Amino acid sequence: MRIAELEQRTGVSRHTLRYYEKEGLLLEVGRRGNNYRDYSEKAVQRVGMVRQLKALGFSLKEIREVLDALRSDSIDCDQGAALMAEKKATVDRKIAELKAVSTMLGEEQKRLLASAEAQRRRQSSPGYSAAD
Amino acid sequence: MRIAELEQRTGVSRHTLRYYEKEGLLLEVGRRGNNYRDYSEKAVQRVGMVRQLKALGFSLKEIREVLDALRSDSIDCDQGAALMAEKKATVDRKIAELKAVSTMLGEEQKRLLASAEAQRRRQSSPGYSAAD
DNA sequence: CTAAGGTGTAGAGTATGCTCTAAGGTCAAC
DNA sequence: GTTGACCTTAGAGCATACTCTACACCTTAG
Repeated sequence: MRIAELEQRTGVSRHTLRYYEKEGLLLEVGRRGNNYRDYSEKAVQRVGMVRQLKALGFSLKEIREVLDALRSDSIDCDQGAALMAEKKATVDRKIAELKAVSTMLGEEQKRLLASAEAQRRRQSSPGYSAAD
Repeated sequence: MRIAELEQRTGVSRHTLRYYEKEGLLLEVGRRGNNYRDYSEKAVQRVGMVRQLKALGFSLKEIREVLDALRSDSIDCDQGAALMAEKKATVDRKIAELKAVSTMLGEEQKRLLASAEAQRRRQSSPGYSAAD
């Protein structure tokens, strides 16, 4: 497929797609006779993966490292496995931290809801500070 | 405490601390008579929270929104609670996505380890391709 | 053949988040 | 009172990750 289709299917602008390619995030981008880029179906997955990892707080450089290791099939398997383990540890750490944040946000939400409720009770039953 | 101590205790440079304050991430920064900033103990926590959320992929703007709602105690409780719920949903989504990434990385690691093992077996038992 | 629209490269511009420098005020010690 | 370590603001500079523009080539419809 050409760049317009990949843009449309991934929601990532052609400028950004070319940028990702230049930065080594999209390898194996073919070219037609007219020098137009020719993307495979796999490119759609790959772009999606880049965007997802990015949203999770990884830099493009880190994403490239992971994707490179994922591709390096039969070369440097030990090294690739070590990188995977390292990235997995990073991800697992993030998960733990996010869980803590999630819990905190949930508790804060409950507290704020209770406060809002208390405010409404004060307003609807004017027994105190009636002159206010 | 003065800025040097906060810098030392948080590991965040004084430049960045002033930047965070300018961006509204650090409120209630006191001043002494000589115009020096005077930070409370809470500032240490707050800076830590900013850094943690940042590492988890939140922009400073998003972090400010959360921290603002956390402070807004008795005003806009409903609104604050809604924001908390919204951010919690974002966080929970990130957790789910990270879990998927973690699983994928774990599987990839296993696969690479197996490949490395297979390579070693091929090398140590020279039965095939002995002339190579 | 030509006009419209898609594609290419190169490079400028922008937003975010720092990071650093310059020029100057404050303070404690000597 | 001056040295040196600390602090101040204003603003320049930088890395990352886009985002857009200029200009030229390719392709297809009329």
